[in-house]
Amino acid sequence: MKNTKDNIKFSIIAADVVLFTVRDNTLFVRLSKVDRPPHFPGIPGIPGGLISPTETAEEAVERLISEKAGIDSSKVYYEQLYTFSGVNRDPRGRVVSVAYIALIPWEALSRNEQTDTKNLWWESAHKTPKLAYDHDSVLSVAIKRLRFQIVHTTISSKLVTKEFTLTHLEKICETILAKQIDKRNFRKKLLSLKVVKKQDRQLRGVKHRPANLYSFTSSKIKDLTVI
Amino acid sequence: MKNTKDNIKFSIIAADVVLFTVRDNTLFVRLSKVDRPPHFPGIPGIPGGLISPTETAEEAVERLISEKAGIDSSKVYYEQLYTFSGVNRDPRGRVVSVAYIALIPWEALSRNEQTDTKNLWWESAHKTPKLAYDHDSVLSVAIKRLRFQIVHTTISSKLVTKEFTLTHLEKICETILAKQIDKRNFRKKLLSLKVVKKQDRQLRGVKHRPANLYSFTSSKIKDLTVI
DNA sequence: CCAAAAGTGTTATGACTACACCCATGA
DNA sequence: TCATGGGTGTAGTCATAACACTTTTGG
Repeated sequence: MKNTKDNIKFSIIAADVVLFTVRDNTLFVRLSKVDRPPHFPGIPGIPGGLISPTETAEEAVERLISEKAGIDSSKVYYEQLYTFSGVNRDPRGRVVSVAYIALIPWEALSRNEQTDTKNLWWESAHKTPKLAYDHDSVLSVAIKRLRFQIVHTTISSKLVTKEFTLTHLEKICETILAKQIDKRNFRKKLLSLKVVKKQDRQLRGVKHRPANLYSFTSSKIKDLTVI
Repeated sequence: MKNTKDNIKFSIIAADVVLFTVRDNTLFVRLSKVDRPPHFPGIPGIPGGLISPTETAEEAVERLISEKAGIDSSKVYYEQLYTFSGVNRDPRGRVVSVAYIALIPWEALSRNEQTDTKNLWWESAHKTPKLAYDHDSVLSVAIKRLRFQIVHTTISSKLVTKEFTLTHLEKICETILAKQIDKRNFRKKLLSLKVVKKQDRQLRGVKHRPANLYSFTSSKIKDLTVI
């Protein structure tokens, strides 16, 4: 890794994971401290790491979600985003990175996973500091793709737990799209498309009318315009 | 490259180019003879090759379109498709491949480029023989993506030359989608979206009413449902 | 009874679909 | 004058967007 571009023989393949969650009407992204002087002294970045020759990119992503993002990967949904191959994206040498978008419901995170530490934390995705490598553009591409997917697929299902209220789901979509959605139209659409179905339970113990719980009818992500 | 998976240290990064064109109501894909015994004796595959450490994936694609597909890359549109990282996709060792979709209008091809040779030819994309590596699935993903893009973007602009008749454009879309499109609705939509505009010239010398020529209003690909 | 969020229906507008005939040209 | 593909309009249906009030609960 000390080689310069001119004498290295191979490119190195890495995977980067843009892991999102939504809480309090804010889209959060998982950051970790990169801290590699001289280029990135104490600079944060998206969790990532090399893909070993014996694992697929997907296997690497699962491993990295756990090893580098500190999150139980079995609860995380992920999909390939884009492969970044800028020659100088890593000043130490040539590293091509296959970036993934990953999603987890805030409610599915353990107490530890929710709690920020010095080296690993949740940052508001629109208030990130300057990130290491080309991670600013990776993040920006990821947010664009997430917005597209929220409108055109049922990917929002990966940001809620098994049962949820429609208001909660709506707030998540509004947060990601940064715009208000009409409550009645939102419900009508999801119900008429039969992507969610009403459950028998309500969310009680709130100091207002209890909301009915819903669940997605399928764990598969469907392509259709949902919003 | 003789190493087995167990003792290689690095993954190798390649780019594969799924280059499409449309002629005679048929979608064609550019194939080349791989011919690497013992695994692929005389087997065809999608043109591709290694990404050098000093070039981006996009630079590699431009080079490979010329070197491996035998087509003048300056006339080709391309965009990233997906990165394939199956551990055994190349039996000789670990090769991760960044696949690209590429498009060129048949009319933009030179005589040589249109003419098939023993090692490089245009094959009907739905009648390909068994391909080398995982290229069958690369091709299948590429066709799916192309169909999506034809419906949702102005990518069809990259399959026609500067001026074209609307019937010609319609046939191209019909070919890719494998379904008939209503002529009047197709025209209305493209004109009302202002993605194409009428030119002053007609296509004369045909033994029927001459068709007006149109051109796309922008060379940028726009996201919107066009069909 | 008050505060807070849940839940629900209608109407107007615009988009999409389906559909058939006349036109301009070359042979 | 015939064959060939070019070119055009309308009406019905469906999806979308805009909009406000009543309900249920806890405190």
